[in-house]
Parts: sequence; structure tokens; C-alpha cells
Amino acid sequence: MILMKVSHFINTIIEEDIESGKHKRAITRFPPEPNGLLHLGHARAIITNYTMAKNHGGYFNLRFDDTNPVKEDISFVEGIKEDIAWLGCEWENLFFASDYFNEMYQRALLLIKRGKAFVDDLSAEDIKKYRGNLTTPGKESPYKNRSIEENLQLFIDMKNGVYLDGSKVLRAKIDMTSPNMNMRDPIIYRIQRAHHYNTGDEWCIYPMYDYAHPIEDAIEGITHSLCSLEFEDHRPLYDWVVKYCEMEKIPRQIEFGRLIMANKVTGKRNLKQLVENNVVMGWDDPRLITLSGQRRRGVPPEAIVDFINALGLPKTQGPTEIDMLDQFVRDHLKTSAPRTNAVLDPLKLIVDNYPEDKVEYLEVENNRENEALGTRKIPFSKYVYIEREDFIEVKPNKKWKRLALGIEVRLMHAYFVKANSIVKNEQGVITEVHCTYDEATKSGSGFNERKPNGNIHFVDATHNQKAEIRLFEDLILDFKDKDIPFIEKINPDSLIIKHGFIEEGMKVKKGDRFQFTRNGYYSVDKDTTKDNIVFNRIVSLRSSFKKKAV
RNA sequence: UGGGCCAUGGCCAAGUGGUUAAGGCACCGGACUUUGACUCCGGGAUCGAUAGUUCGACUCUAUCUGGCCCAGCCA
Repeated sequence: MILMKVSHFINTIIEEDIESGKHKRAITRFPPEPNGLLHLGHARAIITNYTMAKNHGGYFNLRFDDTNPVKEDISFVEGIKEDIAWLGCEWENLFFASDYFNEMYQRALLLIKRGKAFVDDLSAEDIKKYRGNLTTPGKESPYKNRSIEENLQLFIDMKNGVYLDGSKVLRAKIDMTSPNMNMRDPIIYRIQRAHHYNTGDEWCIYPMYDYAHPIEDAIEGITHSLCSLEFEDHRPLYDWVVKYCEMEKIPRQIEFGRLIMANKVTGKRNLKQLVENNVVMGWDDPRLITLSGQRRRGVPPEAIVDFINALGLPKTQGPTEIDMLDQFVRDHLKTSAPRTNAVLDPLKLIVDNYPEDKVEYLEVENNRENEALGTRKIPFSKYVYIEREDFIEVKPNKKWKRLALGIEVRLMHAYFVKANSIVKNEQGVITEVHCTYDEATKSGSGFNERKPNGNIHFVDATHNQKAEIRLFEDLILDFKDKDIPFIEKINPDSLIIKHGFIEEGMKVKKGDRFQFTRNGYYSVDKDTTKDNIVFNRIVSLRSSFKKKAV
């Protein structure tokens, strides 16, 4: 990844820490829980952590925060690694929180010995009651004053499987009256007999996030632990753990605002619901803003990086419109993607005065703005397909820059054609448009005696390839109405499948990206087979053409 | 309601006492054009509110209003 200069409050903090000599370099980490795949929101955390480390002489770790075996799965570990690598954020080390379970256990023992933790026999229900609420202080557990020796033995027995799941927990002794709920003697270990993908059945007690995370950071020598705003309230606890567990290295947690995309489903639980109910094709459905979905759709990773960097790192958390990302996608594809003609909704155009069996091959540049992409030959004959929306019987106004009866347009790269008549079927649908061409107007001939009424593209009707083209619309309708669960407002037409034609000579490979002239950017989907080429619309071209409300 | 955080044009976002208040997206004009694309030109905010401090405030203080987060043996 090309490093970008960034300027925001976290960058400033890191620079000050380096100037003051507190740290020589920045070491950061991205700590996903492997309970689902990542989305655009995570890209901010990944890119920020990565960029801050790289810009300050340090490195970036990928650490799976796998302290809750009942929710986690190895399959997500692989998927997440793939997503991060795709973004170009190389990690220095790949770690698992579960690799530190023994050290965490030892530190817990230390906490008990220092009189800073105790084993609580209260039920989950009672713990909740004792905790109080936002306005009422909590009450201390009746078990808080056990002796150090008793706590030690109890905790060791917890670890050794003497007690049932849920029957006991280890809690930090902090302050039941704290206005910060996180400080009301937080639970730091629970008993949970579950198979862990990494540690198997070795443990029946698992550390809680608030206890595990600071230890993980300290073990790895993380200097700046960057996370999102909702953890601000956890920071005092984070610091408490680092202090009383007597960690040698002191990491500092700093929070930034989450990235929220307008009208998009985020949250692993919600995404999982869409996937499991088969509302979408999978975690990598192009309508999702999962990184895998964006990858499958054809979004270049560089566009995501640029988008994230352009957003900065604010503490505000307003919804960002997807249009902004779209523009970065276009910027990246503008000169890099070859341009080609495709007709999604074909209408046959017959050139009456063109010889019946003649086929000529016209030389066409692959990208006017990037000559390095070379040229290709496209066939042209008496029969071609044009986009149905490029023809109208009667030119409605001077703004109409396409074909109409009596009107002449340029078939891009070929000739000017003038529409003369149409054929309709019984339903009144136009099935053919008949036109005549003017040989003198051939592209490249320098003809300039008159101007056409516009330029439209075509695909030859006798020499072409068929293609399935997938267009994507909003997955959720009326997203803002929070009273209705999103699962009940799925857009039935969020996936539109077109069966159209692409150029005869087009060679496609899964993942390739193209611009379909006058239409948009498309990529070759993984569903493509020998007999069925499938394209995904990545993003449409911008258009100032407004269809008159009919 | 106790605590924490946030508040700049339709959206995102620079700005940390003195600027005509950057920029991007979107939108609206116009030029150019073998993509109604691209490119180029032009268009709009007094900074949540109020009261202070100050020669001077988007930037400092107070109060208010609005939004987000916290009462999992999730992360």
C-alpha cells in the first residue's frame, strides 16, 4: 500500500510520543473476533492502525481476539486474513489471543494474590441485581471478602473444572459505586465448557474482553491501541488491568469514531442474519459492504483505501453516503479499465443499405485516456444491437442526443446512421429499427460536414457473445425507518439480471474489470463458466441525462 | 435519569483566537466532447442555541438543546 500523509488527532498524539521519547516507534494492531467477516467499517480500523504504524517506523499486528469459543470459528480467521491482505495491509505478526491464555491465567493469579480479584458465587441474575443501574450505585457481592488463599484455591479449581458452567466467576475488585458501569467489579473470567478452535478443550475458563485485551496489547508491546468510540468507557478499566497485572509495557488506548455507511447493513449479527436466511448469495454478495462483497463486486482495494483516508479520522459518527466511495472507484478505473461495448437491453437495428453478408472490422482504442491499453477490432455488419433506451420514435426535445425516426446519430467507431422506420409486434413493442448509413461518415475518416445528433454504441448482432449482467440496487428499502426490522424491508428487486451481448473478441477472466461504454464499470463474477459469462456492475458512470418522469 | 463522547452547507470533512470559513461527494448552471462519461469554468454555509471572556471567537468559559455509547458470565 502506498502510504498516505494523514493528519488527525491520533497522528498528533503519536508524533508527540515519539518526539518526547516516550516511544521510538508506533506498534499497532487490528484485533477482530473471528465470528463473522469484515465490512467497510472495519476498513477504517485496519487502515488506520496499519498506516499509523508504518508512518511512524513501527509495525502492525493482526491478532484474533478469540476469547469466546462459543461464537468463533476458524473459517472466519481465513476470511479475515484474506480481506486484510486484499486491502494491502501487511501484518508483521499473526497472533491469537488464545495463545496468551496461560499468561492471562498467571496474571489473574497475581491479581488474586494482590487482593485485587475475588471469586464470586453469585448467580448471573444476582450479579445483575447487585450491579445497580445507571442512576443507582451497585452493592458489593457478599463473596467479595473471601481470603486471598480461598480465592486462589477457588480460582484454581475453576480452572481445573471443579465447578459447573456459570456457577462462579472471577471478578476484579474495583468500585461498585462507580458511575462508570464497567468499573463495578467487572467479571474477568467465566466458566464455559466449549471447544475452542485453537486451544481445543484445554480450558474451561475463558477471560473476558476487558481483562484480556489490555494484556494482549501489553504482551505484544502495542504502543497505541486504536479502537472505536464505544470503548471510551472501558479505558479506565483497560488502564486498571495494565497497572494491577503489573504489565511491563504500557499500551495506550485511543478511540476514534466508527465509519457508518448510509443505508447499508453492518454489524456482524445483522450480516449473519442476511447470509443465513439466504437473502443474499453469501458473505461476499456484491450488495453487501463486506470487504469480501466489495471484492467480488469488483471494487479496487485502492479505492477503499483512498476513500478511508479521505474521510479522515473524526470522532463524529454520521452516516457517509456510498456515492463518495463510488467516485473513488471511478477514479481508479477510469484509466486502468479497458473500455468495451455491451448492450444490456438489446434492440435490433438494421442498416438497410449495408451489404447483406459484409462484415468489417473496425479498429477501436481500448481506452481513449490511456493509449497504453492498445486497440482492438470490433465487427460491424448490416445487423447490430443498440440499447433499447437509445431509441425513441419521435425526438422529444432538443436535449435528446440519441436515435429517433428521421434523426441521424453516430454509431461510435462506425458510421452515422439515420433511422427511417420501425417494426412493432402485436403488443406494440418495437422489435426492429431500420436505418441507412452514410459511408462517408466512417469513424476516423475526418468527416466533419455535419454533426450527428449524438453518439450511441452498439454490438454487432451477428458476431458477439452473450452475457449475464447483474445490476445491484439497495438491499434494504426505507432504511431510515427504525421501527421496522431491516429483515422485513428487503428490496425484492435489489438484484436485476440482464441478458445482453458483449463484443465478439472480448476475453474475460474472473475478476477482470471493464468499462461498458456509456454505461458503467463491470467486473467478471466468480459465477462465470465456459457457457455463461457473468458480470457485476461495480458502479455506473455518472450521468447528467435525466429521464423525464413518464 | 448517573457517567462518557459528539455537534461546521443535503452527506463527509479541514479549521486549536485575527482566513473572503479548505477540500471531496451530491446538486444546479455553462464550456468542451466519437462515452449525456472524462476534463474545465461557475454556483451556495457565519460554524446546534444563548450568555460571557476578548480589541477580535468556528476556535476559550458557562448554561441549554440535540445525537451516540454504557446497566452481557459478548467483543
